[in-house]
Amino acid sequence: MPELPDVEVCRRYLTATALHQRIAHTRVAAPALLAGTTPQGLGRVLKGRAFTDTARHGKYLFGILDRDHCLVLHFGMTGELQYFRHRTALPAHTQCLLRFAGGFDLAYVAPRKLGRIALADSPAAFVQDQGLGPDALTLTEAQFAELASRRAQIKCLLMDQRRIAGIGNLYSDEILFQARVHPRCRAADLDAAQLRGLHRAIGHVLQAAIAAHADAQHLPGDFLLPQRRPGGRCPRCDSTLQTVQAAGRSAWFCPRCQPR
DNA sequence: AGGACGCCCTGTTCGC
DNA sequence: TGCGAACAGGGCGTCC
Repeated sequence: MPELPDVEVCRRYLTATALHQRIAHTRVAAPALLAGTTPQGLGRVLKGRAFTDTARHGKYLFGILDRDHCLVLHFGMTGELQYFRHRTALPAHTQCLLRFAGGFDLAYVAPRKLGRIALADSPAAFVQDQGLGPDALTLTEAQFAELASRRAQIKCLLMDQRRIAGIGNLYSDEILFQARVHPRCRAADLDAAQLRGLHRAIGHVLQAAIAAHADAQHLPGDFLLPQRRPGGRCPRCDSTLQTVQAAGRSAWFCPRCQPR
């Protein structure tokens, strides 16, 4: 579930808590989550250093150590960071723990172990290496129009991290709802007004979600997400929401506001 | 190229 | 009541 807004909230949390603190120890409970490194390798790079800055690209969070080293965190669909001190028991499903010299702990918590922990030279190097598309919040209208010349279903395109980084299943539904576009429309079939609307919806939806601290309860009243469940109603026309499969995921939409 | 599918993983929910 | 199946979904790999 962590998509761009959730990861941005997480980045701000990391900035507010762990910046400039020397890392004294690292512990990895789930080595399978490490990509391209080992518990020992992670320790070698992190120990004695401190996060000097943070960054985010799409759904990836970076803890920057210095010019040539950064920690890369991905949260899969259930993951978060928890910062605390002197807790008798670690949070359940703590997969990786950083202990700072000051005595505070930072826990990477991921119940479903679908996340990923890696090391990279820099955020830019990682993005390049992974072939990630531009971050959804910096995507220009021209870039989006270029992408949308494809035949792919629009929902699949929005979620394709190699094209646009940061949008997942939930927020793609919201973006399509706000732009009044059916999830299975072919991107290439959309007209200029629809493309413009979609591009604006990407920015509007993601910014609103960040402002709401990625909490569905605090989203604007005309958002679909709080209603995204069986029996949910369209916040605009009160129609019962429907689902359809796209990219192997369930897309929720309003059959009246988002005609095919 | 695009899409369908399976896999990873586990907490929750549903059906028998 | 209790158990197992199905489901949720981000990302990756495979196949058509």
